[in-house]
Amino acid sequence: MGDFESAGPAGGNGASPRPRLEDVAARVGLSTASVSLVLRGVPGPSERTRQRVLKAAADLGYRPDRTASTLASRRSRLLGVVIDVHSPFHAELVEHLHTAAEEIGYDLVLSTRTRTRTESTAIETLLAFRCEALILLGSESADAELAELARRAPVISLGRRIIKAGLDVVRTADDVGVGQVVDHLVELGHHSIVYVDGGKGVIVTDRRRGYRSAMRRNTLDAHIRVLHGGATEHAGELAARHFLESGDLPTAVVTYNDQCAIGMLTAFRRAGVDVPGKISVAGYDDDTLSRLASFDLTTVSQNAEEQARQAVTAAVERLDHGRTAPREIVLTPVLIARGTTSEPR
Amino acid sequence: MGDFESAGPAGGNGASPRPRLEDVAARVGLSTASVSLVLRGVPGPSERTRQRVLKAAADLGYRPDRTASTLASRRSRLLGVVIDVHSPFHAELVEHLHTAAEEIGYDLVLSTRTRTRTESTAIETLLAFRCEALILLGSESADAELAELARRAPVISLGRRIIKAGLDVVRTADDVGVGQVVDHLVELGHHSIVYVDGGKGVIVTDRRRGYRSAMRRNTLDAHIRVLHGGATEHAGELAARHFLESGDLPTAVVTYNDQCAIGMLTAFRRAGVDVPGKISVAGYDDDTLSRLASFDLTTVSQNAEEQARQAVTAAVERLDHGRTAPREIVLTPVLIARGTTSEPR
DNA sequence: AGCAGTGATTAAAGCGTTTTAATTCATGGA
DNA sequence: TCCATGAATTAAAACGCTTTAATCACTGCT
Repeated sequence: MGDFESAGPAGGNGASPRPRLEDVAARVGLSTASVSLVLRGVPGPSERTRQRVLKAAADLGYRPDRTASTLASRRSRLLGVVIDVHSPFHAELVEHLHTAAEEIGYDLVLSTRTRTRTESTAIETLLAFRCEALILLGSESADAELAELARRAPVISLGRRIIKAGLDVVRTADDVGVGQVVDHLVELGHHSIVYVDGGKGVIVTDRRRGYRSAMRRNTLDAHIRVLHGGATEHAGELAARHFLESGDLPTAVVTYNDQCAIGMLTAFRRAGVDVPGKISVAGYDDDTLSRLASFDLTTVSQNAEEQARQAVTAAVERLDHGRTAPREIVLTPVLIARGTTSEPR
Repeated sequence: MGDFESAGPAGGNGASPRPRLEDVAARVGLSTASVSLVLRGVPGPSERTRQRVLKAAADLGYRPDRTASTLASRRSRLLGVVIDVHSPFHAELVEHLHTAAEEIGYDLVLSTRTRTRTESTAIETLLAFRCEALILLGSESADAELAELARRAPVISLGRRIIKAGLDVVRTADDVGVGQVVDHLVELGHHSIVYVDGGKGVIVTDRRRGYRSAMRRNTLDAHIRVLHGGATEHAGELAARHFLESGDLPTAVVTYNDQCAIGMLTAFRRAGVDVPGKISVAGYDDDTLSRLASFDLTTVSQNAEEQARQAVTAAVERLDHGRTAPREIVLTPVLIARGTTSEPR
């Protein structure tokens, strides 16, 4: 009493309580069991019953309460997704995850990691909601943590390679993707192709390795050159400035990702260096950004839709078909040649 | 039998079932009631009991099941948020909503509207989860629909003005914001300032009106000129092309939003028109995009953090303090002068 | 007439919490 | 000694569904 917290959820205005299964049942003079059967489309009830129930439910504006049904059925039909809310690529993935999940009767709960909210906080939230499987986009957790998590629930790591952790992985072959970019540049006639690195991490390593082996494959071993970079526009700017100040411009630069590439692009243009006339620049990810007319960046697409679909499929295989052996699905990325690459000067 | 759907959620590997309240209770030889009390921090249990329960819960790795507790308490402590997954501005808002909600013990459920998923689908999902209040970011629903919804649950419209619908509104004064941009340009010495419109909608109207009245306020009535535009880069490009082809360039352009401004910027630059040397361009929203060095766009910030905080506060007032009268919170946006505006040529 | 078989329906027992009302057990004052 | 007082604890009833096992009403067969 005298307690601020006592009002309780007020509903809108004079909201009548939302109808329950029992209300629908009473309206047609049946048991809640029958109504439940009809509403879930389970075979059994007669056609006549079915029609009457459906009508009554519609009349009452009945909406099943997922909370109760989750509790009763021990199935939430919920997939938990952890995203980085700032990533445009994740946004795209979420959209596709949504449609894929919906098609097979699952729903998504999104949980974001931010500066103030770690990945494991996000995960705990999802588990508290009884998500049946977790899809982690570009997870940053330690291998051991993930392995531990995979013991509690099916986990699908999307975009991030990880082995021996008992979880599923859906990703594109990053090394192959970077290789395609290198090949593309070589075909155009480039030899002096520098790679601007992305910092540290699994994905970063894969892409760098892709550059190295592609250069060797093209017998350009002597030209291999990796520059320290990063995953942001700022890192790209710094890298560009480095080139400009050293006066030692290669004919082409391949960057860790689009954001870095865009940073370089901006710096080059501002310095009056023509791209792609004087130097070709390529990124990675096919961000929405890179598609902008103002950048028109050559890049590599990760095929978000297919990855999303595979992730959902992997989850469903475990949940509904009893698969327990981990699976790794590696898709081939595709080169998107746009306007920032051309023949060397 | 012989049924594909029969496996049930498999858990990870040899997952032991997650501990329940009862398991904790059994471990300390108390009732579930006491344990529940302790775990929720409700006063009553003795200090000794409290300690023992806490320890047992920790030992067992107990995590309360939100589903069950929601059902039992009739309180989900969940705020539903509808976003457009593609909007960078919404992403920013979500981050702030998260922290604001967390501070007062609420959680967020995100639901996105996409091409294939309407706003009302998103809303139904949220209600099925028993969200206690809904926060709609840049809602696109009809007034009547929103009014109807507000009868079912507290609704906060963020960014979108709407009156007489019995719901709360948190927004910035769009007309004032655009007015600030116009004033800024006038101060720089511009007279010929054109506005590129955003299509149709409440926000669109407000901004256009802001332009008109600011022009009048600066006794530039004769220069008022509104061009048909849109909310996308493409629309901006078209508008720019229109100016270029007609040869009738104003000295400054104010656009509906950043995306449109960036489209124009790109088109101008490509055509060799110097910005801001030859023409000044300003946007609206302070998108992440606009902050990019390559654009460095003069724009208007909507103060995402403050808006998020206000929205959560509004929800809590209704849920926990029993407020029922609708409230409108209008914040003043702030001009961010960057590099795309300067003195007229 | 009696019975197995079939299809439609339902009673009742959960699911894992919260919450209310009741119970237990000291304590201290009369 | 007795009883009111209060603190600590708990039994049991929700919450709104699903699910299992049982019941019921027919049908057609012997």
